[in-house]
Amino acid sequence: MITGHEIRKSFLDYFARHGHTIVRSSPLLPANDPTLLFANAGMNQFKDVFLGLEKRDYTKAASSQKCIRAGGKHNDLEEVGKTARHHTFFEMLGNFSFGDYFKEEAIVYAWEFLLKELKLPLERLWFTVYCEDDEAAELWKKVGAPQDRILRFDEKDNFWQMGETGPCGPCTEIHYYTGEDLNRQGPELVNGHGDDCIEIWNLVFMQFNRDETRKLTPLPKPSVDTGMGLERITAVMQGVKSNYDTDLILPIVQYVSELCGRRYDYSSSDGMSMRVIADHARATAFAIADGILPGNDGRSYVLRKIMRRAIYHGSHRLGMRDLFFHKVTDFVAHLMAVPYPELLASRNFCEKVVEGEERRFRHTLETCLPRFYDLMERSGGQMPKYKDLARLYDTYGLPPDLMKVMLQQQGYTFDQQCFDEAIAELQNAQAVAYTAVTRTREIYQKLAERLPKTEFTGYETTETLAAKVLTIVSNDKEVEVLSEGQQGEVVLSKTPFYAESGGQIGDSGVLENANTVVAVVDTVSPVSGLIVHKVKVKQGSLNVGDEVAALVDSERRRRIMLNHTATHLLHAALKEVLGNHVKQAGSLVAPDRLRFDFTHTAALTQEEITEIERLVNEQIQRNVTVTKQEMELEQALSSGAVALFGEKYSSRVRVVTVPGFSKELCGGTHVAYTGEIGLFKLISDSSISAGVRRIEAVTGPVAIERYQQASEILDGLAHTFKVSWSDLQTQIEKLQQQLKQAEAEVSALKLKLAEKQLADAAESALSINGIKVLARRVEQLERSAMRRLADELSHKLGSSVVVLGMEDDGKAALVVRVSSDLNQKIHAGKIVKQLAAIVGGGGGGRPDLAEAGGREVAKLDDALQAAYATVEAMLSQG
RNA sequence: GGGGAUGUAGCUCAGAUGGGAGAGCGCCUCCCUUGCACGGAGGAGGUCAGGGGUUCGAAUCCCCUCAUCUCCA
Repeated sequence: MITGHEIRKSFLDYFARHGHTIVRSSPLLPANDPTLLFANAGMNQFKDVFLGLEKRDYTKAASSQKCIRAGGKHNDLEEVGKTARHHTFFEMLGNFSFGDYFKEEAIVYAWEFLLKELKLPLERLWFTVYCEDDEAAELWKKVGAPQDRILRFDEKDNFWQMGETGPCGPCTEIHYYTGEDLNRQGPELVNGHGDDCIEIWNLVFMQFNRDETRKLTPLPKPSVDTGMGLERITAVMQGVKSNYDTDLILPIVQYVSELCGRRYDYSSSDGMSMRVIADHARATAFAIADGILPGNDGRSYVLRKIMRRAIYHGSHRLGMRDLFFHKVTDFVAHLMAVPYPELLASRNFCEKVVEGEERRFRHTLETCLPRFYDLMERSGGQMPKYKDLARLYDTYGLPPDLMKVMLQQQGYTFDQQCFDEAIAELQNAQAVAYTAVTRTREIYQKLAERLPKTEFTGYETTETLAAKVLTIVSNDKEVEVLSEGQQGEVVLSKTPFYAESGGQIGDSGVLENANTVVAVVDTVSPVSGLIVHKVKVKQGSLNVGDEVAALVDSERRRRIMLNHTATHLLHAALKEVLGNHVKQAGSLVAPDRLRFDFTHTAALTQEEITEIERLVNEQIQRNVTVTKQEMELEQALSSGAVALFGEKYSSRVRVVTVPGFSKELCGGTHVAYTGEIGLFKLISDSSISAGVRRIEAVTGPVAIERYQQASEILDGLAHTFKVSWSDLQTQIEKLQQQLKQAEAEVSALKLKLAEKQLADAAESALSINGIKVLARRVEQLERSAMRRLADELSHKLGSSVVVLGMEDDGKAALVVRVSSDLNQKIHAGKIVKQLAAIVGGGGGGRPDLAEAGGREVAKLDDALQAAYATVEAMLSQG
């Protein structure tokens, strides 16, 4: 039996033999395409090539692409496990022609591969074409397909488009009859319901461009994009009904079955759970290996949902009490290690992340279950309101699946629709977030077709004397001239200005000639190959065709270069100190600082920070030559150069090396010797989201300035405290300790003093109806001390009312204490309210103790005097 | 990016309506016991996440920031 791995290899070998360049799968994180959460088709990485925005040095290619479909337009998450062919993760085999061959070869290749290489029986194959595509129908017939096996379908099934506008065209599909009885197949099964006849390969002929008026115009260079799901074709080749029964997935299912100690039975609900776990473990292992971490936004959130679904099935459906999911993802890493070595490289990190996520999820469940029981209790034997259940899900993350099961156990029926409505209502209340999608501006798409690639001279120099103005853009339109004071965008024939890319920010500087001075405020590259200067004319005017000198602000650029090379050193140092799981997750290289985001699960310790700084500064002091080499992508990768996820590389890449320490693919500008950086200093470490941390650092003059400042501050402190630097910390700690102690002593003494002043309390208290009433003024106490004093007096006097008054911070403060035996008759809060009115304030409290304050200090004695009458009045009322 | 929730002692958390910062576990000292566990007595430990505001008075009410959890795009 041919294995899944062999089928993948056979596909790629076949197309390599026919002149295709084998392109490795792009990471699951789509490069430069914010409209896409995950790579979900083989053509993703070639999108710009199809659109003519990017040129490659080959015109035909083939790949096996890692894909995830979950979230967004293609959402298969809910279906996984229930059906034979839904996956969150799968591999897509595809061959591509970029204006090279078209329909005829595409069809011949497909025919040959399926019949000659894989030796599929013709009597099970069906061919569909777009109803108006006579050409394709004719070609199938020509290669040998029987006339009655070529079927025509309309736009719904056999016409493909990328979006509302843009490239599109007819497609042709090959379907396979999987039934037992050859005589029972028929055209009605193709594109019909059921699994008897399945689509195995889709060939798209990109032939037209659709404009806003929906008009189709033929493309100058028609292209081909095909896709064949590896799991499907493997199921066909291995003669099994379900993709989950192929050797690509079944071993994982069996492993899960072993872990939980239950038998795998395809049609049982346990079986379904095992399939869910197997599929999700594949998606998880691959996603994490590509640097995607579970989190709470975007693709990170989708990954978290996938992981939690799997964990839920394992813990609640299959009864696994221990953390298990990391074992399954680790199993996947080994199963797929040969074609995808990145899985093994990151397996330790992956294990940590998965285990952490499972622990967190189980913890979340533990804390939200009591809330569920609480809700059940409060609804008193009734079915809880859906609104409350929805809140439990929305706020605390209790999975609806679990809710349903628990409600059913108590004999209630859970109505999914009511629940969904309640959720929708909660969410309708939320404002719809506006998500800006950055699209390539149309003007530059057009310019890219017409203009040559801008020659970049900035690696060698910051001054290019004779550059020609190729075009000027103002407000998205091409103009001939930009006059004094106007702003616009300029494309030159060659330029030393670096366009923002890879985190390094764009250069600024001036363009000038005898009559004209133009300030360049920023430099960008809206499409690959084109460098655009954002400018403002300071003097004279700038015309298309002018020759100018392009001068980069070289001091600013120098500082950027220091920071960029330092970023590479930092990246390497992080890997060395923290481990190989460290992956760049974002970077900013500016003249005044550098910022670096990376995957790591914990805050840095002081020792780690010190060690990282030491390593980087050591490389700076070695003053080694930083080399920059152009080479083939494959060669660069196999030499161990670090590539970044989410970056798109062409086949020729630039490798920046600090010998013996760092090697990275990078298009940025770097210093010639590490010594130029001078000094490196980390200035902050913070968390960005779970699993991602952000470091900021400074170099060169900025770092020196920072040390100077620190030194000045320390000198100042050392002078003030009259100790050396090294003793500062202990000295300050000692003083803090002394201060705390002194404060405690002062307040104790104040209290003692006040007690002394009130030593005559017992004698001076008035007796009203047998109750002792004391109203006195005290000085300079804390409010809490005054309370304690009132407490003590109350105990001393027995059955009594104690009122104390004090001036505090320019305001009047009162406290009333009623001994507890009088609580029924006299309410301290009521007394204090009346007294507070006299000093122009308010107050309140409990029956036994109350406090109040007021602004009019002058009336404080009046208020104290009034206390006696107030108590008397209250007693006579009660 | 938006909605919801949480943040109080080393840990787990209580603290209706604004008015004395608490419990259990853990820690330290002592007593009891041959020793340990238990038991008894005493003690240390807090900028109530941070900042601003309202108030005579804020852990508590309002605003902002941060961190964690959660749902959504």
